[in-house]
Amino acid sequence: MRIGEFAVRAGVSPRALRYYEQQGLLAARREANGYRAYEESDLRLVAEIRDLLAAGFTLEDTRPFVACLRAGHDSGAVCPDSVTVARRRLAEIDGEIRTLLTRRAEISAQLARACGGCAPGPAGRRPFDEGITR
Amino acid sequence: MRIGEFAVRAGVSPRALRYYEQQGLLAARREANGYRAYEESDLRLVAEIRDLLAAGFTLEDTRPFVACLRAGHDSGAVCPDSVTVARRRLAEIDGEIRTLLTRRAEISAQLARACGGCAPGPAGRRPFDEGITR
DNA sequence: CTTGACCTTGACGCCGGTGTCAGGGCTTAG
DNA sequence: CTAAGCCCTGACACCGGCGTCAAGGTCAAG
Repeated sequence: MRIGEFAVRAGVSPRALRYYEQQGLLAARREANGYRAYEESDLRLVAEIRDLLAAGFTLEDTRPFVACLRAGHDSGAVCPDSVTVARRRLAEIDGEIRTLLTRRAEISAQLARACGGCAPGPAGRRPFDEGITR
Repeated sequence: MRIGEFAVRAGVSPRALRYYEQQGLLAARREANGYRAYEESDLRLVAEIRDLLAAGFTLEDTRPFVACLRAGHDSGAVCPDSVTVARRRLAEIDGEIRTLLTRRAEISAQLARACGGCAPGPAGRRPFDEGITR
Protein backbone atom coordinates (compact mmCIF):
# COMPACT_ATOMS: atom_id res chain seq x y z
CA MET A 1 0.00 0.00 0.00
CA ARG A 2 1.15 3.51 -0.73
CA ILE A 3 2.11 6.20 1.72
CA GLY A 4 -1.20 8.06 1.75
CA GLU A 5 -3.35 5.13 2.74
CA PHE A 6 -0.70 3.74 5.01
CA ALA A 7 -0.39 7.05 6.83
CA VAL A 8 -4.13 7.13 7.49
CA ARG A 9 -4.14 3.58 8.75
CA ALA A 10 -1.10 4.18 10.92
CA GLY A 11 -2.51 7.41 12.23
CA VAL A 12 0.47 9.53 11.27
CA SER A 13 1.31 12.01 8.54
CA PRO A 14 3.12 11.04 5.35
CA ARG A 15 5.74 13.57 6.36
CA ALA A 16 6.42 11.69 9.57
CA LEU A 17 6.78 8.42 7.69
CA ARG A 18 9.30 9.92 5.28
CA TYR A 19 11.17 11.31 8.24
CA TYR A 20 11.31 7.94 9.97
CA GLU A 21 12.64 6.46 6.78
CA GLN A 22 15.23 9.19 6.46
CA GLN A 23 16.37 8.41 10.00
CA GLY A 24 16.94 4.81 9.06
CA LEU A 25 13.86 3.30 10.70
CA LEU A 26 11.08 1.86 8.59
CA ALA A 27 12.59 1.34 5.14
CA ALA A 28 9.83 1.02 2.56
CA ARG A 29 10.00 -0.98 -0.64
CA ARG A 30 9.69 1.08 -3.82
CA GLU A 31 7.33 0.59 -6.73
CA ALA A 32 8.69 0.84 -10.27
CA ASN A 33 7.75 4.50 -10.39
CA GLY A 34 9.56 5.29 -7.17
CA TYR A 35 6.51 5.39 -4.91
CA ARG A 36 6.95 3.93 -1.43
CA ALA A 37 5.18 0.61 -0.82
CA TYR A 38 4.38 -0.44 2.74
CA GLU A 39 3.51 -3.85 4.14
CA GLU A 40 0.83 -4.62 6.68
CA SER A 41 3.54 -5.55 9.12
CA ASP A 42 4.95 -2.05 8.95
CA LEU A 43 1.89 -0.86 10.83
CA ARG A 44 3.20 -2.61 13.90
CA LEU A 45 6.55 -0.85 13.59
CA VAL A 46 4.95 2.55 13.29
CA ALA A 47 2.74 1.81 16.26
CA GLU A 48 5.81 0.95 18.30
CA ILE A 49 7.50 4.16 17.28
CA ARG A 50 4.45 6.25 18.14
CA ASP A 51 4.03 4.58 21.50
CA LEU A 52 7.61 5.21 22.40
CA LEU A 53 7.57 8.81 21.22
CA ALA A 54 4.43 9.36 23.25
CA ALA A 55 6.27 7.90 26.23
CA GLY A 56 8.97 10.52 25.86
CA PHE A 57 11.59 8.48 24.07
CA THR A 58 13.48 10.15 21.25
CA LEU A 59 13.27 8.76 17.75
CA GLU A 60 16.83 7.63 18.17
CA ASP A 61 15.76 5.62 21.20
CA THR A 62 13.16 3.72 19.23
CA ARG A 63 15.80 2.14 17.04
CA PRO A 64 16.49 -0.95 19.15
CA PHE A 65 12.78 -1.54 19.72
CA VAL A 66 12.03 -1.45 16.02
CA ALA A 67 15.00 -3.67 15.28
CA CYS A 68 13.73 -6.06 17.91
CA LEU A 69 10.34 -6.31 16.25
CA ARG A 70 11.99 -6.77 12.87
CA ALA A 71 13.98 -9.61 14.35
CA GLY A 72 10.69 -11.37 14.90
CA HIS A 73 9.99 -10.77 18.55
CA ASP A 74 6.43 -10.15 19.65
CA SER A 75 7.44 -7.19 21.79
CA GLY A 76 9.95 -4.55 20.91
CA ALA A 77 11.12 -4.43 24.50
CA VAL A 78 12.48 -7.92 24.93
CA CYS A 79 15.88 -7.29 23.35
CA PRO A 80 18.88 -6.31 25.48
CA ASP A 81 19.42 -2.98 23.74
CA SER A 82 15.79 -2.08 24.25
CA VAL A 83 16.01 -2.90 27.91
CA THR A 84 19.09 -0.73 28.27
CA VAL A 85 17.34 2.20 26.64
CA ALA A 86 14.17 1.68 28.66
CA ARG A 87 16.10 1.63 31.90
CA ARG A 88 17.96 4.78 30.98
CA ARG A 89 14.69 6.50 30.14
CA LEU A 90 13.21 5.30 33.40
CA ALA A 91 16.09 6.91 35.26
CA GLU A 92 15.63 10.11 33.30
CA ILE A 93 11.96 10.21 34.14
CA ASP A 94 12.73 9.72 37.81
CA GLY A 95 15.10 12.66 37.62
CA GLU A 96 12.52 14.80 35.88
CA ILE A 97 9.89 13.92 38.44
CA ARG A 98 12.22 14.79 41.27
CA THR A 99 13.03 18.10 39.61
CA LEU A 100 9.37 18.90 39.12
CA LEU A 101 8.52 18.00 42.69
CA THR A 102 11.24 20.32 43.91
CA ARG A 103 10.02 23.12 41.71
CA ARG A 104 6.46 22.53 42.72
CA ALA A 105 7.40 22.80 46.35
CA GLU A 106 9.35 26.00 45.74
CA ILE A 107 6.56 27.70 43.83
CA SER A 108 4.01 26.51 46.32
CA ALA A 109 6.08 27.96 49.12
CA GLN A 110 6.46 31.22 47.22
CA LEU A 111 2.73 31.47 46.80
CA ALA A 112 2.11 30.70 50.45
CA ARG A 113 4.62 33.33 51.49
CA ALA A 114 3.39 35.89 48.99
CA CYS A 115 -0.30 35.80 49.64
CA GLY A 116 -0.94 33.23 52.31
CA GLY A 117 -4.46 31.99 52.00
CA CYS A 118 -4.91 32.48 48.25
CA ALA A 119 -2.29 29.87 47.41
CA PRO A 120 -3.44 26.23 47.03
CA GLY A 121 -5.86 26.38 44.13
CA PRO A 122 -9.49 25.61 43.42
CA ALA A 123 -10.06 22.01 42.36
CA GLY A 124 -7.20 19.66 43.22
CA ARG A 125 -5.90 20.32 46.69
CA ARG A 126 -2.26 19.48 47.29
CA PRO A 127 -1.90 16.65 44.77
CA PHE A 128 1.69 15.76 45.53
CA ASP A 129 2.72 17.60 48.65
CA GLU A 130 2.17 14.54 50.73
CA GLY A 131 2.62 10.87 50.25
CA ILE A 132 5.88 11.06 48.36
CA THR A 133 8.34 8.29 49.05
CA ARG A 134 11.46 10.19 50.07
CA MET B 1 28.33 49.41 35.94
CA ARG B 2 28.78 48.08 32.42
CA ILE B 3 27.50 44.85 31.00
CA GLY B 4 30.67 42.80 31.44
CA GLU B 5 31.07 43.35 35.14
CA PHE B 6 27.34 43.24 35.70
CA ALA B 7 27.09 39.90 33.91
CA VAL B 8 29.77 38.40 36.13
CA ARG B 9 28.12 39.70 39.27
CA ALA B 10 24.72 38.51 38.13
CA GLY B 11 26.08 35.14 37.10
CA VAL B 12 24.79 35.30 33.55
CA SER B 13 26.25 35.99 30.12
CA PRO B 14 26.17 39.41 28.49
CA ARG B 15 24.25 37.76 25.69
CA ALA B 16 21.50 36.73 28.07
CA LEU B 17 21.27 40.26 29.46
CA ARG B 18 20.91 41.74 25.98
CA TYR B 19 18.29 39.16 25.23
CA TYR B 20 16.31 40.05 28.35
CA GLU B 21 16.48 43.68 27.33
CA GLN B 22 15.34 42.84 23.82
CA GLN B 23 12.38 41.03 25.31
CA GLY B 24 11.39 44.11 27.21
CA LEU B 25 12.56 43.06 30.68
CA LEU B 26 15.50 44.81 32.31
CA ALA B 27 15.94 48.06 30.39
CA ALA B 28 19.41 49.47 31.00
CA ARG B 29 20.38 53.12 30.97
CA ARG B 30 22.88 54.09 28.30
CA GLU B 31 26.16 55.93 28.65
CA ALA B 32 26.99 58.74 26.22
CA ASN B 33 28.84 56.28 24.00
CA GLY B 34 25.93 53.87 23.84
CA TYR B 35 27.23 51.37 26.38
CA ARG B 36 24.64 49.84 28.69
CA ALA B 37 24.79 50.99 32.32
CA TYR B 38 23.26 48.83 35.04
CA GLU B 39 22.28 49.73 38.59
CA GLU B 40 22.89 47.66 41.67
CA SER B 41 19.16 47.13 41.96
CA ASP B 42 19.12 45.41 38.59
CA LEU B 43 20.95 42.51 40.17
CA ARG B 44 17.79 41.69 42.07
CA LEU B 45 15.76 41.67 38.86
CA VAL B 46 18.16 39.33 37.11
CA ALA B 47 18.18 37.05 40.13
CA GLU B 48 14.41 36.90 40.00
CA ILE B 49 14.47 36.06 36.30
CA ARG B 50 17.06 33.34 36.79
CA ASP B 51 15.20 31.80 39.68
CA LEU B 52 12.00 31.67 37.69
CA LEU B 53 13.67 30.26 34.59
CA ALA B 54 15.27 27.63 36.75
CA ALA B 55 11.83 26.83 38.11
CA GLY B 56 10.60 26.15 34.63
CA PHE B 57 8.86 29.43 33.90
CA THR B 58 9.28 30.94 30.46
CA LEU B 59 10.91 34.31 30.08
CA GLU B 60 7.49 35.65 29.19
CA ASP B 61 6.20 34.42 32.52
CA THR B 62 8.80 36.36 34.43
CA ARG B 63 7.38 39.67 33.22
CA PRO B 64 4.86 40.24 36.02
CA PHE B 65 7.37 39.22 38.66
CA VAL B 66 9.93 41.69 37.40
CA ALA B 67 7.31 44.39 37.11
CA CYS B 68 6.29 43.61 40.66
CA LEU B 69 9.82 44.13 41.94
CA ARG B 70 10.13 47.34 39.94
CA ALA B 71 6.94 48.53 41.59
CA GLY B 72 8.82 48.39 44.85
CA HIS B 73 7.65 45.13 46.35
CA ASP B 74 10.10 43.02 48.28
CA SER B 75 9.01 39.88 46.53
CA GLY B 76 8.18 39.50 42.85
CA ALA B 77 5.41 37.10 43.71
CA VAL B 78 3.11 39.32 45.73
CA CYS B 79 1.38 40.99 42.78
CA PRO B 80 -1.88 39.58 41.39
CA ASP B 81 -0.47 38.90 37.92
CA SER B 82 2.44 37.02 39.41
CA VAL B 83 0.12 34.91 41.49
CA THR B 84 -1.93 34.10 38.43
CA VAL B 85 1.12 33.00 36.51
CA ALA B 86 2.47 31.03 39.45
CA ARG B 87 -0.78 29.17 39.86
CA ARG B 88 -0.94 28.37 36.18
CA ARG B 89 2.61 27.07 36.29
CA LEU B 90 1.78 25.01 39.35
CA ALA B 91 -1.07 23.41 37.46
CA GLU B 92 1.20 22.74 34.49
CA ILE B 93 3.74 21.10 36.73
CA ASP B 94 1.07 18.88 38.26
CA GLY B 95 0.04 17.84 34.76
CA GLU B 96 3.60 17.11 33.80
CA ILE B 97 4.15 15.05 36.93
CA ARG B 98 1.02 13.05 36.27
CA THR B 99 2.14 12.46 32.69
CA LEU B 100 5.56 11.33 33.82
CA LEU B 101 4.15 9.03 36.46
CA THR B 102 1.93 7.44 33.87
CA ARG B 103 4.81 6.97 31.47
CA ARG B 104 6.99 5.65 34.23
CA ALA B 105 4.40 3.06 35.09
CA GLU B 106 4.01 2.05 31.46
CA ILE B 107 7.70 1.65 30.86
CA SER B 108 8.14 -0.13 34.14
CA ALA B 109 5.38 -2.54 33.20
CA GLN B 110 6.91 -3.08 29.78
CA LEU B 111 10.22 -3.95 31.38
CA ALA B 112 8.61 -6.29 33.82
CA ARG B 113 6.71 -8.02 31.05
CA ALA B 114 9.70 -8.14 28.72
CA CYS B 115 12.30 -9.55 31.00
CA GLY B 116 10.73 -10.05 34.39
CA GLY B 117 13.45 -10.08 37.01
CA CYS B 118 15.91 -7.77 35.26
CA ALA B 119 13.56 -4.81 35.45
CA PRO B 120 13.76 -2.51 38.50
CA GLY B 121 17.28 -1.10 38.38
CA PRO B 122 20.44 -1.10 40.50
CA ALA B 123 20.58 1.80 42.96
CA GLY B 124 17.22 3.44 43.57
CA ARG B 125 14.56 0.82 44.11
CA ARG B 126 11.04 1.81 43.07
CA PRO B 127 11.24 5.54 43.80
CA PHE B 128 7.66 6.41 42.89
CA ASP B 129 5.78 3.19 42.42
CA GLU B 130 4.32 3.46 45.86
CA GLY B 131 3.12 6.21 48.11
CA ILE B 132 1.50 8.30 45.42
CA THR B 133 -1.57 10.20 46.48
CA ARG B 134 -4.12 9.19 43.91
C1' DC C 1 50.07 55.70 17.09
C1' DT C 2 49.00 51.09 18.37
C1' DT C 3 47.41 47.47 21.02
C1' DG C 4 43.95 45.31 23.37
C1' DA C 5 40.06 44.94 26.28
C1' DC C 6 35.83 46.31 26.33
C1' DC C 7 31.41 47.61 24.05
C1' DT C 8 27.76 47.86 20.02
C1' DT C 9 24.19 45.63 16.55
C1' DG C 10 22.89 41.93 13.46
C1' DA C 11 22.50 37.45 12.12
C1' DC C 12 23.03 32.45 11.95
C1' DG C 13 23.11 27.84 14.65
C1' DC C 14 21.03 24.57 17.78
C1' DC C 15 17.61 20.80 19.06
C1' DG C 16 13.41 17.38 17.34
C1' DG C 17 9.75 16.20 15.06
C1' DT C 18 7.24 17.54 12.15
C1' DG C 19 4.05 21.31 8.95
C1' DT C 20 4.12 23.31 4.75
C1' DC C 21 5.34 24.98 0.37
C1' DA C 22 7.81 24.70 -4.22
C1' DG C 23 8.46 22.44 -8.41
C1' DG C 24 7.77 18.43 -10.89
C1' DG C 25 6.31 13.29 -12.31
C1' DC C 26 2.69 9.39 -12.68
C1' DT C 27 -1.78 7.73 -13.61
C1' DT C 28 -6.55 7.43 -14.35
C1' DA C 29 -11.11 9.34 -15.51
C1' DG C 30 -13.68 12.30 -18.43
C1' DC D 1 -5.94 16.53 -24.12
C1' DT D 2 -6.74 17.90 -19.50
C1' DA D 3 -7.93 17.99 -14.90
C1' DA D 4 -7.40 15.91 -10.57
C1' DG D 5 -5.33 13.36 -7.19
C1' DC D 6 -1.87 10.79 -5.93
C1' DC D 7 3.38 10.59 -5.34
C1' DC D 8 8.46 12.38 -5.30
C1' DT D 9 12.64 15.34 -3.33
C1' DG D 10 14.46 19.42 -1.22
C1' DA D 11 14.24 23.04 1.74
C1' DC D 12 12.51 26.59 4.93
C1' DA D 13 9.70 27.51 9.38
C1' DC D 14 8.85 26.60 14.16
C1' DC D 15 9.91 27.11 19.38
C1' DG D 16 13.22 29.27 23.45
C1' DG D 17 17.03 30.83 25.31
C1' DC D 18 20.66 31.61 24.44
C1' DG D 19 26.12 30.60 22.07
C1' DT D 20 28.95 32.38 18.80
C1' DC D 21 30.86 34.83 15.09
C1' DA D 22 31.25 39.11 12.16
C1' DA D 23 32.25 43.86 11.54
C1' DG D 24 33.01 47.84 13.69
C1' DG D 25 33.14 51.75 17.59
C1' DT D 26 35.41 53.47 22.23
C1' DC D 27 38.82 54.30 25.34
C1' DA D 28 42.89 53.93 28.37
C1' DA D 29 47.59 52.21 28.72
C1' DG D 30 52.10 51.79 26.61
